[in-house]
Amino acid sequence: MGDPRAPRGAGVFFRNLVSQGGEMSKKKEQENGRLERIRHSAAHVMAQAVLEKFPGAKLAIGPAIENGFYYDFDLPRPLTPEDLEEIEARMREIIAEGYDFVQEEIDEEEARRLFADQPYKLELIDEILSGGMDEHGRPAEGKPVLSIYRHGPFVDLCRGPHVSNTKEINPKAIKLLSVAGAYWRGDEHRPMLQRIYGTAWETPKQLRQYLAWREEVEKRDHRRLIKELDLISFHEEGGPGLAYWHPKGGRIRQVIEDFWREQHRKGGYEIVFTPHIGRAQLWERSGHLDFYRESMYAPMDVEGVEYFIKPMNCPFHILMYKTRRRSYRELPLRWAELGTVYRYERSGVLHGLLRVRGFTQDDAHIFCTPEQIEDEVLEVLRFSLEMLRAFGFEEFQVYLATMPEKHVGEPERWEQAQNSLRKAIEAEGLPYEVDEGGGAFYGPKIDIKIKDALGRLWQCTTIQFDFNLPERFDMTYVGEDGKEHRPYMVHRALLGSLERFFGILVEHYAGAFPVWLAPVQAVLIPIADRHVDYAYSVANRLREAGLRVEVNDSSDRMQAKIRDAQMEKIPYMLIVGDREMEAGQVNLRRRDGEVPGAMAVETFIDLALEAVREHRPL
RNA sequence: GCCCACGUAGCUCAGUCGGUAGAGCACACCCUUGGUAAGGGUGUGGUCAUGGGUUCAAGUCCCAUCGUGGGCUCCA
Repeated sequence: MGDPRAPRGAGVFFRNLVSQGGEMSKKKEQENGRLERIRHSAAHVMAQAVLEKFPGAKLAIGPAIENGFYYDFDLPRPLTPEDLEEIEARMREIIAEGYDFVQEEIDEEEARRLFADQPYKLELIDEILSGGMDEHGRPAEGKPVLSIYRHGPFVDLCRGPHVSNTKEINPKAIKLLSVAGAYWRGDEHRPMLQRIYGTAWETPKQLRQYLAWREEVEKRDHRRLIKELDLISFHEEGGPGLAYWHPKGGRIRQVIEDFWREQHRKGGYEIVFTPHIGRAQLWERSGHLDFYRESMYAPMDVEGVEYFIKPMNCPFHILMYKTRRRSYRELPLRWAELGTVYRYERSGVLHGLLRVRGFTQDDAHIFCTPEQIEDEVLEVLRFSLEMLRAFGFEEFQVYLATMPEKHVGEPERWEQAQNSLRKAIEAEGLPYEVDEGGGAFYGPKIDIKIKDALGRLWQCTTIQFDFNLPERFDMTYVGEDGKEHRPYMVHRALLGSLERFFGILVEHYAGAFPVWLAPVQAVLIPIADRHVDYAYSVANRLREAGLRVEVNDSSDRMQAKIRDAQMEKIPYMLIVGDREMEAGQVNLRRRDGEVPGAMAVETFIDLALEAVREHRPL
């Protein structure tokens, strides 16, 4: 099945300033166009500054992007942070010099003369003239036009648009952020260029907000939090991209898995378990050795027979399907598995929990008849949303990907599958985009992205039809007519992978998990040693009520214990001293600083269990 | 995999010009027994990622490897 994990960087969107999560107003849209012009213009100004500093610099491309801009350069030496400061300072001067941006359309000869010492520009000119690509490598429309923009001494091959004068760029609302390597044309066989990223806004306040947002992103970085909160570790000695779940991370995972299993039971799924390795011939038949081998680990030899570690669970589920003749009467079959798979990822792409080499998919396969498709798809979509909402995600963006040119399976089946997907999305009233021809070759799919607390989008859920595997494995069921038919097969993962979803959860909650997920839900804080026994007796009652509890019986002062609990982001702190012991109470302080105060132990238990039941933060 | 940067105590980091390793937190022990975000003292803890090289001398300079980070790329 498809990779349920989002492409790198898909989560990084800064929406709070521009759209506030709502629909974009006309005014905002105009502002957006203006921002884009500012950013694109800032890229040109930066290129001028770089060219002045490195007269031999070769320019590649420099577009506006979300939140800013970049420009790629071929330079004689690597850039340093000091270079960036210098370039940024020079940019401010250029802006102050107040150059007009002037567009010109020029002919080929002039273009070639103008950019004679700019090989990348010449290559772009070739491409534009051949009608293939525009300057961003996208297919161009209409007849090729060579357009340049000048401002002051600087000229660039560019379609625009730009602001009319450099002074429209607010010098206090720009900042250069980083240098990174980037291949020319994104092609690893072509030269590696240096890319400077910058950000640009209309006002200094917007810039400050954006930088503050980036700081917040950094503060919530799951790679830091999983370490600080003692949840998960990675080990050089154990190999990169392989997560180790510590006891506290394990508790959360267990809650997630238990909840997941219970939901699936209620949703009419069966839970299955399959092996971690399978014979080469299985992967040959499934097609993985032909199409997915570069993501699979090298085979191991078992008594002269090749075995592979599974990168996916589907072939195993199909083998189970085929253990006997299936009747239409037993369909749909909904088989779910928390299946741990291993995929080779190039070392450079590994990223905390968001991109790993071994992970557990919350996978399921649905086998059904054509008549059942619509209901099944609708049900899967509902089920997905219910699951995601349970974890505190409220906003979704849905993508429907349809039949690509190269595909397997009859168009009628594709048609039916796509219609069922579309109907389901519409029935749920979700905003969605259609990616025409963007489906996998084996079937159309829906991807759902969730929006986190910082407005970033993450892809977790994927629901994919598969017209390929049922054919390859010759899967059938006996219909009402006594004849054999090909079942529909749907792959789906809701959370995607537990590792990745966990990473997203950590960032979404900034490590302060809602009570039902918190590894420690309450900590007893005895004020003095004479309260420790009482604290333990209360802790036992809480444990019996099903709560995850600890007692901080160290000789620290109460204040220090509270601080420790705050740092651990424990939802409830229960202080017990003379007064509480006397009255058989606990004195509640919540993680958010609220102090509801003294209450009977039973009262606290009720309160906590209610928060657990309702998945409340506190 | 590629470009660049980084790797010093469990964690966060300092370490000057190459001259024989330091802080805070954590941990252990002792004192302290307190009322809503850090009480005090003492102590343990380092093959400076690994392996080579240069040098009288390497945490420091050079090379390689491993890992991490920012990106690129790929993503059935």
